Amino acid sequence: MAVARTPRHRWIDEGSRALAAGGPDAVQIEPLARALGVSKGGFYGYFADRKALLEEVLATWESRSTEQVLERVEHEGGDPMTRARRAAELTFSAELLPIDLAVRDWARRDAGVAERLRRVDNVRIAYLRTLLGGVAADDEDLEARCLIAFSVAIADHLVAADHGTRSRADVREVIRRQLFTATRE
Amino acid sequence: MAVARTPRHRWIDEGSRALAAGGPDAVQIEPLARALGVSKGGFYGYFADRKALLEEVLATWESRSTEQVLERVEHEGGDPMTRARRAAELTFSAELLPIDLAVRDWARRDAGVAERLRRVDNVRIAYLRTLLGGVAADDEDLEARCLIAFSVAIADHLVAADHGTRSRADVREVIRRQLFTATRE
DNA sequence: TCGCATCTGTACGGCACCGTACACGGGCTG
DNA sequence: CAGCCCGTGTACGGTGCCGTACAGATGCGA
Repeated sequence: MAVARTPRHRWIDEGSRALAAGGPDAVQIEPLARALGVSKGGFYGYFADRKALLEEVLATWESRSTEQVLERVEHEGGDPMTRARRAAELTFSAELLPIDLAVRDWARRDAGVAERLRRVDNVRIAYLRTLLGGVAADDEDLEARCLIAFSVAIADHLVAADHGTRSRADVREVIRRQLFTATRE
Repeated sequence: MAVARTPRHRWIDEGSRALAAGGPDAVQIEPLARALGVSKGGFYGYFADRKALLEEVLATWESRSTEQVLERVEHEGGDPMTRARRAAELTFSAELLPIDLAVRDWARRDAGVAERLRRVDNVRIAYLRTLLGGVAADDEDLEARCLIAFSVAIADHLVAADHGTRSRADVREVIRRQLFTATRE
């Protein structure tokens, strides 16, 4: 048996990088092969075609950004605010965030991807609910806080506005405190 | 002088549609020409190349989603909450929203686009500040409300989660009321 | 009506990618 | 050590787009 210099997962990793950098259209076999220092010869042994690779890239992202994050956060423990911050850090890490954003854009034009994203976001929001359940006034308020928290986390990397003398991180910190403060009005 | 069956602006309109639907990579001359029922012959009379068209598509979007929106909202008048809702409706209309989202994704990998988006977002946030200035407790609170409002508006179309029995619109309405309620804690 | 500017269709060379076919070669197994 | 197996390199046909060149059509002004 010949040694696999370029096993399956290397194609998936490189594919993830390409997806993050340029969207699904940028996940192309020949450029990937060049990036791996290999010809595309071996690719079609692992994957039926380009679509099959994208499918696996998505599946890998889904697993990494739900199960693996929750597992780690719960293992580390801490109070709700700490755990929320940690979950956000892991979910939107330098590595995973660009994939997340690329998937979100992709989901706008592919129903299958949209469905997968819905699954992922529901897992995340469900976890957020358990963290924010203690401070919300009622069910309605809880839902509002969850949506705000999630929206700000996502949009943070998509909105380009300035905030006068304040940094974006400052404003985010103000919001975080408000979200974790018990009664609100 | 021969009559222009396919003047400049038709290429820009169709280009905008393509950008909205598939990102900048999907703005391709030959498919655009087919969509217009024309060959690409005339295109290069108006534009130097593909890049030039994209540039004009962007410029058109910038104008439509800032000046033209503000002009109209201010002309219609109403209290701050009404005007905020109207501005959001116009800015994120069925026609402009997908372009906006496509531009946001594009901005992640193109510095020039990012710069333009920053200009646009700053105009929008500046207007939001004037609308929310009356209800915010202080400067810090105002900035937080603006970022929340803007983030929720953007992320609304990117986040795929459900909210139990409530609809997304219900949750958004709760948030809107909170944002426009004077003191907060 | 004629000439002309201008828009449009057609054709071309170049390029990059997809997916397939097949030969090569290095380890593993017997 | 011989044979086999599987990952890899190479080459090929097909497709679709870019940008250029040029010829033809079309409607206006002289």
